[in-house]
Amino acid sequence: MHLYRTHNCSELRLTDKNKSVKLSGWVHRKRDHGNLLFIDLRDHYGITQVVLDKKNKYFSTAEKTSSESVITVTGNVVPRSDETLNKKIPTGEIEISVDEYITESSSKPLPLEVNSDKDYGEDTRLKYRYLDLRRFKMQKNILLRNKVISLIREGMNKQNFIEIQTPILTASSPEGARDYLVPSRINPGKFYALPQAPQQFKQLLMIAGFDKYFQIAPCFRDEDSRADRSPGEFYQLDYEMSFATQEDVFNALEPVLFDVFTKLTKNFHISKPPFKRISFDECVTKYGNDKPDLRNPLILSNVTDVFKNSSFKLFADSINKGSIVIAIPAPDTKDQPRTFFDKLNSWAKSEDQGGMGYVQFINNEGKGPIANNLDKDRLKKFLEIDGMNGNSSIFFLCGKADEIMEFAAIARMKIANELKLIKENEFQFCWVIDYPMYQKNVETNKIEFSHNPFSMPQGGLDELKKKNPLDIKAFQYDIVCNGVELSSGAIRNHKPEIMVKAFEIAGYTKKDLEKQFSGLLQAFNFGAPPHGGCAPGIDRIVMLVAGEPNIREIIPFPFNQKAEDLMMNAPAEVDEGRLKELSLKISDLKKKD
RNA sequence: GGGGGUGUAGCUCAGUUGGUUUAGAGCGCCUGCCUGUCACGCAGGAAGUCGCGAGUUCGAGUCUCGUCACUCCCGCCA
Repeated sequence: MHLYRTHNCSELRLTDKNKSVKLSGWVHRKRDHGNLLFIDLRDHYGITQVVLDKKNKYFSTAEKTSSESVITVTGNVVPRSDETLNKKIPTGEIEISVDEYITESSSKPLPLEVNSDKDYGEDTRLKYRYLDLRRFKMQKNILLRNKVISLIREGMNKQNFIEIQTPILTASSPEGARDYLVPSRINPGKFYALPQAPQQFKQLLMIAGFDKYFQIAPCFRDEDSRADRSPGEFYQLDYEMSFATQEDVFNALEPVLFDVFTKLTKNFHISKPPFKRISFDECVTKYGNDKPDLRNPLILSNVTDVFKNSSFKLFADSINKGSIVIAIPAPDTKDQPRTFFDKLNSWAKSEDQGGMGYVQFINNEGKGPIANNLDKDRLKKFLEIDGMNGNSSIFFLCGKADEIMEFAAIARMKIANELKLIKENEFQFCWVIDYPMYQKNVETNKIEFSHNPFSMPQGGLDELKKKNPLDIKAFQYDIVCNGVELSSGAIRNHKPEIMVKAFEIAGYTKKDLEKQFSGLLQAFNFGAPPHGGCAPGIDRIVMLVAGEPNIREIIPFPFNQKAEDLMMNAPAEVDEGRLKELSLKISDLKKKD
């Protein structure tokens, strides 16, 4: 017989009766009847009930075994009587009658209970992550993560993408997030950086002729955390393709995502490839931002003209000063009480907005303070808006164009939530395409890249030379699911002369470019294939599939909000000797305590 | 760096307008009883700097100020 087990704790059935078996696992729960003792023995696979009575020579040892101790038991598979079946677990038809009982490792009282789904503070959970991970929910989430990753690998391999590892110690990238730096011992005073993404390497792999690359790539960024952003590190499905159009890049990813979401969720409606393509401009106009939740049927419209020179002075005056008015329809609200509208208005005020006006239509008749100040022809215009009917309402937000859209996006979700219009059990994917190549920095008034500087501008060198930079689009795109931005990608700029011009517009000289991106730039001079790719975030995909609102629930060992590992004690101070070896000196340390 | 929320037993939380003696409950832990439970049951017990510091008050877990921790958000994330 095997030293530890002949079966796992989810395997045994009635058909195994009378077999002599050996099981190992954790003491999940004990039910001590004084002269009869039940132990739920748990391993990764499930639970099997173990039973001993007073006559058993291991009885008192077993009675004293604490929760979460690891034991090995040998015994017979005994069928349970009809009254004692447990239909909740797959092994509930049998139990193990103990012949031998070995304590492999005993457990002290626990800082968090493994056998419950009780909520614990995150610092406790992270400090004792190995206990937290033993719990059912975390086992499930990590298992799901594994399935997401293996389905992705399968999907990419099937399309002949080649998985290639790129360096973890690399050069600091001048743009983008802060990167983590690693001092070099051999080159005093110099630093490596951990990659924010393998961006340049994947482009170099295309130039190296590998045609189609992918990687489950770790990415390191020194940013502050959010519920959907774990500080420190995260993973991307990084992929890149040679001789590919934007459509080719989309076609490669869509079936993989569809497969992952279809296989790993139950009773969800998932948008089928090809996913909807929405231009950046259209997206902002209709949804207020570039990460629309398409489960929400409400669409924004600009009704500035309707209020212009109207007798609703508040808006009319504001419009004369350069504001715009955005309308959000609220369908089928004829029975909504006054408080419904008041509540939303005061919500808008609590969000530091002027307020949220409205017109309520009941049998085509406009009601409310704004309706009283608008003539019939103007009111009629509202009924012509997409999604409106004679018993709908319409909300208004008035403000400066570059400020109000952001809030309109939030208000659109708020109204839809209030009216319960967001369909649960749906995953709605879309590509947002045609991003602007450049944007104006509001503070400095300078033209800068709006996304990846290596994206190919649409129209090539010609348009770069002729067009107003702010009107130039890039072959740059994002994929969005239910309002969550999964990634961005682009068809890359593989022509040095276009690149020089593109950087010149953003205020970089050829010399800057050569200095900061010498390796990549030089590579483009030795025959570079046109190429493009994308890099959806694995953690966010797992979050969506798992239905978890917090990204730390699907990462085995995440940092806390202060980017600390409470279990491993990282980051930590190091010996003076180590610092010296690295030619480092700590100065200006902020005082604590 | 800034804003909101939270902080009471090992854990999750209750604690009224500032006033009932010794600040409670459930889980966990300890002791005893219990041979068919499966979140076993029953009886008992230990366990508290009410985050910390100051203030107001006859009186503070409760009010005020400061501070720290946790959490969510803004900034940041080409």
